Amino acid sequence: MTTHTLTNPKDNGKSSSGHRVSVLVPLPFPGPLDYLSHEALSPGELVAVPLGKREVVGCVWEATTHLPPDFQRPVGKTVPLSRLRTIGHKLEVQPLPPSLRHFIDWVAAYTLTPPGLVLAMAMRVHLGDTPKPALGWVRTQKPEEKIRITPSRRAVLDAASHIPMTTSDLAEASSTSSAVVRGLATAGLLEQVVISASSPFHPPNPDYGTPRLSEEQEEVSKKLTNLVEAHHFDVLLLEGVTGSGKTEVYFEAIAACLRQQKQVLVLLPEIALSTQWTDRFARRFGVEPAIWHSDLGAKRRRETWHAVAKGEAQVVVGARSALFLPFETLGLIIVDEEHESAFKQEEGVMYHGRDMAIVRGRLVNAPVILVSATPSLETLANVESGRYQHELLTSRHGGATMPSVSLVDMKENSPERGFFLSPKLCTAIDETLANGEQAMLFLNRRGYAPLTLCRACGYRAQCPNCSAWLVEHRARGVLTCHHCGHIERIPKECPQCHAENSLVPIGPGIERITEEAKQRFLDAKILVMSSDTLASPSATAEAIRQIADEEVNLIIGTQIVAKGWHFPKLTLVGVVDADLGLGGGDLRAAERTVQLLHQVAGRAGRAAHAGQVYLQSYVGEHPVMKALIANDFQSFMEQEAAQRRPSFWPPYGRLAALIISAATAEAADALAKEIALYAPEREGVQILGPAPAPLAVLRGRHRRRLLLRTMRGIAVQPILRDWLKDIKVKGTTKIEIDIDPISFL
DNA sequence: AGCACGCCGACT
DNA sequence: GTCGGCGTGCTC
Repeated sequence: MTTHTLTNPKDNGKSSSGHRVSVLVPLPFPGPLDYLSHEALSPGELVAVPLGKREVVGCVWEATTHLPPDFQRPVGKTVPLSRLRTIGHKLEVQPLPPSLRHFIDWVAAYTLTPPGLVLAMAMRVHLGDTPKPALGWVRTQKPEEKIRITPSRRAVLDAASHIPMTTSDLAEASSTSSAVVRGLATAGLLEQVVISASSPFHPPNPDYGTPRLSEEQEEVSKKLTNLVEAHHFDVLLLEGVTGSGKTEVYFEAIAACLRQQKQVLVLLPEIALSTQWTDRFARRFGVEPAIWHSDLGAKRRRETWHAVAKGEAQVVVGARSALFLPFETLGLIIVDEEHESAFKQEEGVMYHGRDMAIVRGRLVNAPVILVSATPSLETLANVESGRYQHELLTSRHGGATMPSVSLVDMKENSPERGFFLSPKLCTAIDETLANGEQAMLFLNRRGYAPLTLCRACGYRAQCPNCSAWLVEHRARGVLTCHHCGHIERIPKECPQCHAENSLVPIGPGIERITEEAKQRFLDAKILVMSSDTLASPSATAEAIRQIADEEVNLIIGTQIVAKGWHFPKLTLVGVVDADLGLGGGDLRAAERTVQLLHQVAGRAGRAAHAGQVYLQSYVGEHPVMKALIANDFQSFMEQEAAQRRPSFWPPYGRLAALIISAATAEAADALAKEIALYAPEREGVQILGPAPAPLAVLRGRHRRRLLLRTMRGIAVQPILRDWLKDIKVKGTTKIEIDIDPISFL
């Protein structure tokens, strides 16, 4: 029970009797606030409440008894009845469903974030009352003879019919003004009716496009269908090599879910780039799915939110934030490219979209399908322990074979001084282009050069706000910081020794590779794909079209090209610097590099022609290169597991990061030391640090880092809560907690 | 997150 | 003498 009837004789006239109601507001309070209400309110209802001088919208909340004991946060002191304020009005919108409220509590407790901030993600819509239904005019039965029919009136009556039209539409259709329409209404020839709110979300038809599945795909899709029809929580990993048609297979699970009249949520790591995905969806189901991501327009956002709440939007494809939509009857969650680190939110509420998708599935009792060609070690460990089911697609669709991957040893095959493409790779590109096929160069680094150095005095262009080099973007004539956005013109002389023409670019970025390619492949039609050149979805769609129509034959791209694109004429992929992701001491550096390069390699040879991949590397003996060349992902992951298991690195232990940031290095050090002083000492719990964070200065703030590592059975949340409860942070100094950190910045 | 209160520098 | 800088603290 959330509300208790009570009487309250001394209440300053605010209220004489009513219910105590808990309301969670989208602000960083430790828990819900109590209010008085004259009417009984049910959990989930959205209400406007007074807060200080203003009014905010919150959600009626219940006690969070459903959380595991480890997660329960200490309850604050109860405000005496006499000091409670009265709830404003109730909003005429769909209440937040119980499963969403439980999910919000769960995420808040797990990530150690105030629940109000998690609620804020679920309410990131302009939640006025439901929009008023539009009114339209229809012709009545009343005969025309009764009134004078002017030419304008004639035109309006001809335009009107039994289909309601709004005043402005009708006026426009008859080239008159709204006054004429109103005049006819007064005369009784038109009457106003509610225009049936036509939802922009048409129901997908599970039987629209008949899938042509191979025997293997058919078999696996049966398994997924069974999973959906079992109507209970379960997790299944759908693993399949790039080009094996995983999407088509899980579309059948979506179809099965639609036949059960339940909603489906599909999470993609980079929703903005998914026109190819929605096109495929439309070919299979006859309509576009509802789309959800952070830069959706306000109107569309609101429509979508309400359509999801009312169950009109049956399939939603979105970024991780779509997890917080108010699904009424969620029957299936799919996480495509589950290994992608883009699922991890790194600021605000720091949660992992894939992991929280599984929690969401458990709380609505719906199955979750994780999809990847290169599953994360976390997921593989869960498969191994039997917690997740596992289905495998082994062959490429349409008889295409996996590309052959070979190493270009850069020590033996070094490019000319100041260049980055080896003779071997250049020859391969020449041949490919001569054969009328497409080639791709991949380098995961934007800009012209990652470092600008003065040859005379050794000065290095550094960001004033971050401990990072400034990256030259020659096309724009600037040096910029990729961490904080700091930007300055490329100086004409060295800022330190004032020597002229002494600044030299060190290392390649994609712009520099493009310059080299233009010089080296004179007849190539080059297309550059990076977040700098593909700022909008339409620009991306245009680039994809140019590739499909073979208007270009040499694609040069960053990470963006690794997404699940289908380029049928692409037969050669050159990885300019395969070693790039391996530095930095990141726990998952090797795993991530294998996943990324495997994904990039998968772009080659998807149709009839076999693909070739060249990896330019200085460390050919590295397990990452060996795994890619042998196409032996499994033994690589086994090695990774063997490295992490003994010292309880994830997924064989739990990790939490404490990031201390302050205005000065001294303040950051002082707080870090203090925290370290109170560090818990317990069997199975280990503290690493404090150490300067890899980006010791970020956006002008000095950062220190501690890691908490525990054995798998020990939850980090109660330890952290206990550890930090007496530590006071003052001023602008901050402690941020990242549970299950992915990035080690 | 807002919004107020509060205590020190450059203006009428 | 006041306007206003943003540090600190509170909101059921």
